Amino acid sequence: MNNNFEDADDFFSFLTGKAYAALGRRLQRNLKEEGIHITSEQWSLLYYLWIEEGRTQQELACLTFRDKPSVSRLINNLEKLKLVIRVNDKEDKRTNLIFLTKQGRQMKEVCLRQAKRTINQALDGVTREDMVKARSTLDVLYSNLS
Amino acid sequence: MNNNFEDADDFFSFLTGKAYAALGRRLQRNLKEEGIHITSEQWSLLYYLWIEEGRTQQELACLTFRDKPSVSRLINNLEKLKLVIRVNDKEDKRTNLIFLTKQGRQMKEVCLRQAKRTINQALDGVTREDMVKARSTLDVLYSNLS
DNA sequence: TTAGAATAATTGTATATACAAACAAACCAA
DNA sequence: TTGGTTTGTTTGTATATACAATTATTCTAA
Repeated sequence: MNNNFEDADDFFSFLTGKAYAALGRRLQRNLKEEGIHITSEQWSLLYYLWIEEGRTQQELACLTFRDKPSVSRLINNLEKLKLVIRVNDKEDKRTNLIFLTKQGRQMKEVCLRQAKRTINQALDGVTREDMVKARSTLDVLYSNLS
Repeated sequence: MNNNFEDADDFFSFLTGKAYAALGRRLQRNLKEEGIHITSEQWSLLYYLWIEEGRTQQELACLTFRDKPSVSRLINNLEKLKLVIRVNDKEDKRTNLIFLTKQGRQMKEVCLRQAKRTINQALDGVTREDMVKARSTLDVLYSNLS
């Protein structure tokens, strides 16, 4: 059931990633203002750990739609920053379970507040209804492609 | 005039960049199927050159919302691929004007067709009206942040 | 006319990412 | 039980990116 509409050209801006780049940079800037020096990519991985710790790298890759090497290296850097630790699973030694450190856990509140602020800045002037529509369209887009 | 809505949490998925990553990967895959081996980032820069050649790196940076070093290096790689050339501006020697090579120009049609296909795949099942709304919401988002 | 400011691009450095290949542990079927 | 397969992670390599600093050219104001 493809729309197959002819003027897809109008939507090429979706492909340029400008909106996403702008969001990521603003998030990083907002975090920096609060003295938090992490990238927006690190934020997005931490986000899922703030919801629930002890996930495998595999799960995190799936949740963030990154490949496994990318997640592995993101976690290397988050470990360097002392925000997470790898704990080798006793049950299955192939697996690492990723936990937040105390410091990583403490950042949660400020980081989520700044994320909320970023969204508010980005969607200033957009009606609640349009936000919900945009979100659901992006959800469909994502599920069509993944 | 900020909405300042409280449940911005619902929109954190905007921040993870998953939708954009999915789009970029699918575009790259669709191009590969046609024997075209460029990245989605290279596509987005070429896109503006297909519309009009002879732009400066500055202009391209602005159009693609990248910083100048990023564009400089993207163009390095596009030059290696023999898809574009830098022409030093006679009027202002600080400036490079970027032109497509014959090969770069020839790719236009196939690349735009695959971009259209990618959009169609991504937005399969989305009504025309919702697409237009999503696009305009993303436009507002971008203009709020840039 | 010339020194300082502004502008266009590049280089240095660090992070993020994909794809492919390698590795180690666990599973499973003959 | 053991050899082949699957699964979770890491390593190799190349591209993309941001931010800061640098270089080269042009502009501008005294």
